[in-house]
Amino acid sequence: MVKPRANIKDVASRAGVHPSTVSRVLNPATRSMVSESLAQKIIQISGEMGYQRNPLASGLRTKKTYTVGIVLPNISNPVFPSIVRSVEHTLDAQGYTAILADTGSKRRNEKDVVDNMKARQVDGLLIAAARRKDPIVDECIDQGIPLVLVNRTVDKHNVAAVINDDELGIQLALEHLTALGHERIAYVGGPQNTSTGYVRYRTFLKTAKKLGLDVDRDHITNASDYTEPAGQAALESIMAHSKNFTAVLTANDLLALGCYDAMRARKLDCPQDISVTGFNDMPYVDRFAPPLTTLHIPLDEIGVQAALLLLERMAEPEAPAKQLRLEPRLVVRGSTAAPKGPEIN
Amino acid sequence: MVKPRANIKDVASRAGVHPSTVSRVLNPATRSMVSESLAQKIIQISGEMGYQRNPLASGLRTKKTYTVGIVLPNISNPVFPSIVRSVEHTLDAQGYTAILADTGSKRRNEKDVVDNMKARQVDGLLIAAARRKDPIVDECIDQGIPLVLVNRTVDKHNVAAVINDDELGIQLALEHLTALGHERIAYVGGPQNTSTGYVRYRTFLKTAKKLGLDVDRDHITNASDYTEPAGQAALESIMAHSKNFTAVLTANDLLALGCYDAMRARKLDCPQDISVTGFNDMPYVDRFAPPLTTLHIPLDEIGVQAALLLLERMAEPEAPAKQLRLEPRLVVRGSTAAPKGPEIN
DNA sequence: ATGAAAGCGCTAACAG
DNA sequence: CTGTTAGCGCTTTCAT
Repeated sequence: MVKPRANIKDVASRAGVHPSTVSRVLNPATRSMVSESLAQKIIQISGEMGYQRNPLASGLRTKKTYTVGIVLPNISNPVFPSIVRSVEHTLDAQGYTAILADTGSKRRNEKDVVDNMKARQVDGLLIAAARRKDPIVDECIDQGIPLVLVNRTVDKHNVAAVINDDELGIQLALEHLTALGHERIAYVGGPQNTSTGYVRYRTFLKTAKKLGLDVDRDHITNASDYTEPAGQAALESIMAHSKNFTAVLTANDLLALGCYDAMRARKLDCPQDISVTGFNDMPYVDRFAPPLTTLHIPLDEIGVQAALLLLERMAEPEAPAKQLRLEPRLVVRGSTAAPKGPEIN
Repeated sequence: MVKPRANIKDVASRAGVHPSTVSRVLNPATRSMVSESLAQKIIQISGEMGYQRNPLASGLRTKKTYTVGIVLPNISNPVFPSIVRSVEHTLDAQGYTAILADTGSKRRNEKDVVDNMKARQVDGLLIAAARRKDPIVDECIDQGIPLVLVNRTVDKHNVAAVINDDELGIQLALEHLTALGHERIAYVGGPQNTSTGYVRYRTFLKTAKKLGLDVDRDHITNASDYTEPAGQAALESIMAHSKNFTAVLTANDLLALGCYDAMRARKLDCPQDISVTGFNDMPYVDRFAPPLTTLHIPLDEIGVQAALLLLERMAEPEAPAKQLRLEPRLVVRGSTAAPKGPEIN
């Protein structure tokens, strides 16, 4: 059987003091209330006994659990592990432990998951799965639970979040393609109920117009999910209508990989026949065939900043909500090239 | 501020009963002690009030937290997300929540992390970062904490674990290479303080001998880590001595990718100059240049089985420890080919 | 079948 | 400075 751990009473009786004295010593904030010599003795003894505070009991009493919940849509999406990792490390350094939940994109599940975390009295929540209109997010804010959104945000702007500058990213990608000489560019976007899907799509339209490209509606599809199959299906549906384009700008690396698949199925070469760009620069895309031209986002930095922001909000829940917008950087690799054909002399 | 949640007392007073009655109703095991009609009424009311049990309080009382700890060496290693995902889903279905810790391969940290989890009264532990001799594992077993090892095991065999049949895997890879005609095969292995690194290395030696290959010690290096840089360094150190081999068998996909890098630096082509095999079939290696020939392991299945095994052990901590060994499957892709040179006519 | 009372381990308010 | 007391929210004897 599990042998019971030493508790604060055990330490107290061994030290010949009252439990509350031990509690005071072991709590940095109240440590100074106890005489230095006694404190030393108690620390000594508690160390010898291998005492560790029971966070359940202390949390029950103080309403502070040093636990935060991380809600992900799908941890198998390679952008998330790095984020989780840096979040976890940053929080751990401040004594916080992370509860993880992968909602698997299932809306129903997501509500349960967050409810469970609330029941477990998390001190704060980090959500990477937000929709543009998100009742779950609203509820958290109503209830005053410290909350930080990662990667995606909501339409309401009073929520703390660490996101990418999606507009800049799409502009960079599109300018890159036009600089290469592309004029007919298809777009494979993401779900419009996510901020990333929406902003990237709007920005594509806006920037294309600004650059004087003719925007053919038949060359634009927003996928229902940020997955390879969805990306493949999206490009296939575009190609079913017309192949009169020389490049595909996508809203996400996984969508771009799906485009690779769609092209392979039609024996089209990337970038010879069609150039492709992604978004996220997820791990290993530089090793793909062809290496993917995409927008690099600082995954570790996103995680660190999100964790720091959450720590801030847990410390001052009433402070105005900050939004951090990190700049993506275009990384040109082998999936983009000048268009072939009549344009080239 | 955070508005306080309804507690069992609130529900009780609203229902005009004693809190213990509510507790009995809401607890499946004691539900039958309460009259059906009263039970219905209480369930109704607790639903209306959005009551959720406070797991801290109930855990404090019952010593059961419905929390399990997952300890990973590095969640950025692409084999882990799928495992974590399936573990998390399987546990969640039984009402368990996962605490996650990424130890970053730092030994010191690992002890702290597990201590923290114990302090948090986890009901069980899932460790994917075990060493062959692992004091942390020993301690958990001493203390009777339900424990399941994933992927790697310890030398002592009385520990529950879900691992791969590493011997079979290496045999399959080596047989594949010899069947292609390779006779001089280098080996880039993993850390010898892990079961995978050790078993794969021993199996390589044994199988090579059995197949009548001449095993040149200069063609064998065990990397210090399962990382790309370590793999690259390992192959470079081999090539510094001799290039008299036509294939490299590696113990891990990341090591294989490192070998790609080492070869690229020397302008060697894979598989034209040297064939390479990996181990794990981690996500996306089929898209690499060249697509990696490797051993597929059922990541989701590993996660599910590990979670089920842990649930079993938490239910019956004294039952003998089972070990599951799942079979890897060779997946032949573009990184292996027949050797060129004099052998070919 | 239900209520009363005690206590899990801890901390905070109050004494002294 | 240190001890006493009470109570966080829940479950579980023990009564009735």
